[in-house]
Amino acid sequence: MPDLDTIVSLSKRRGFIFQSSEVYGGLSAVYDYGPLGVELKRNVRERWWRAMVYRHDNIEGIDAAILMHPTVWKASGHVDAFSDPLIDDKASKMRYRADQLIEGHIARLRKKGKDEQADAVYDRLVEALNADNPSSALHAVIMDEEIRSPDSGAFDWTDVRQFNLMFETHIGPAADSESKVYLRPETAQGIFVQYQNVRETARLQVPFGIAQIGKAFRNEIVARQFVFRMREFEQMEMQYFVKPGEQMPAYEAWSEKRMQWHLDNGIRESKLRWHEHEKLAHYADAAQDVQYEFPMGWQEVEGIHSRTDYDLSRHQEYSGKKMEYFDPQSQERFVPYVVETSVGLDRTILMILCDAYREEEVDGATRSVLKFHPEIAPYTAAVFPLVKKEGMPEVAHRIEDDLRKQFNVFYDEKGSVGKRYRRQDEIGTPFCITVDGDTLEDQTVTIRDRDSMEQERISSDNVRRYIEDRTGRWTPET
RNA sequence: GCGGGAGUAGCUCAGUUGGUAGAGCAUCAGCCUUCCAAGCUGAGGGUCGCGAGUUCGAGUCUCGUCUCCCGCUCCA
Repeated sequence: MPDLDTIVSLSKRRGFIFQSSEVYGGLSAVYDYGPLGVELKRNVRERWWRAMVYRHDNIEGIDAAILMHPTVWKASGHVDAFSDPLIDDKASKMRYRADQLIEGHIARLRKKGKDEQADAVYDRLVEALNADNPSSALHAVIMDEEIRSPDSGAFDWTDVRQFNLMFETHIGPAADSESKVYLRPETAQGIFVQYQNVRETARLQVPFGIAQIGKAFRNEIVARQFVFRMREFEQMEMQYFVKPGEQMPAYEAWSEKRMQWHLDNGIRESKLRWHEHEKLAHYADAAQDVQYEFPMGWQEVEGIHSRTDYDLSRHQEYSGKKMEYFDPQSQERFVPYVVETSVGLDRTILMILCDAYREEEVDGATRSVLKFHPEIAPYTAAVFPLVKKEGMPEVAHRIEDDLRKQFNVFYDEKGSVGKRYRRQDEIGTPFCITVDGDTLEDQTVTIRDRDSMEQERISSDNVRRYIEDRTGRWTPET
């Protein structure tokens, strides 16, 4: 298991991922993909789209805008619930969520048998959360109840500040509340508000799914761990619409399919696990995460959520438009239930980088190698002339041109051939084709395997077929 | 955001009590090389994160700021 610094350093050195706006000192928790990173990302994105949209006749894709009508986020609950009321203990410099402090206080009161007082504080908490100015209302409760800091015991609080995780911007010249819009904090709502249009135009019947890949934005208080938690990130989501009551079988089936997708990408099974949510979000009746064992521990990569009819019902309520579905078979009318699969593309990239990275001892030297699935690797093949004379470069270029019809290919004639192999190992190129003296005689080349470092001599006409064949049979090392 | 640590060439780092920067690897050019890195010659590349201050003079001291790492916290 490499440490995160190794991955960060390799990513920059070889052109996978750079920090955003680096020449200006960087922008916190925002990253750019370089030449290799963009290929890796495109390949993963493509695999997801194929697995979800092309492999299922009842799933269609959309590409919704990042900016949406502001009421979308009121209906979804993000305006109210996607913000945290924060308060700091000046004595210990510790930060708390004001509402959780009060909840803790209520729990202590109940423990002491003071249920009556606890009920009263609870009522005030609910009232404060729904007040026009929740910050000052929550602060007042803490002051009145003289709630002390759990760690320092001090009663020395800052004001309560609302921290909303949604980025705001404005449409038009006036930067007032009327013109305020948000950068979407998740892609799901774009699917929900368009679900009737998609269903009608694509002539879909329940159960069916809508898939989307796109950017989302969250103004995280703490965004760290490289591309694991970014302020601008990419999600790959599919919302599956089912008849109410039929959500659990769909939830189980999609959980299984989604885990298999990660395995099909070559992720080692021992590094993946399910994590079931103990505390469900307000909209969900079941939820679990695919977790991967990153260098910094087990962390979520994908969430499978049974979201009930919460989102569609809310949009029906706020928009006044029918979100119901008429089932021609049963002649029933209902608001569908939704099962969501939502995977972070950037997290998946980080997972793939971490999982593929190996350091191996070869003849007393260390070989760094990225053992990507061949279909995910930025370059599928590299072509080398053994030496750059005797016409070998010309022959190598012809093979390169042929392979380029199908694959992303790297040509290199600089330095010793061993050095070139190692360079390709480090960026995860699965196949290296070398033109040598024999090639000029009998049109055969050597093709070298990244993982085993073994070579085979094959006819130069068979290179494409060989790569296809080997790619199809590739399995990860455990 | 708070506390602690860090920020010198693409990467990993060295820079002694303040006197205007070095190494290895990497990159590029040429030579040599007929299958698994570290051969030879040469070159490019840093105003030492950024800004200000103290000083005759600052990578080296002071302050501010940005970024990264660890902890707290949070992850719909």
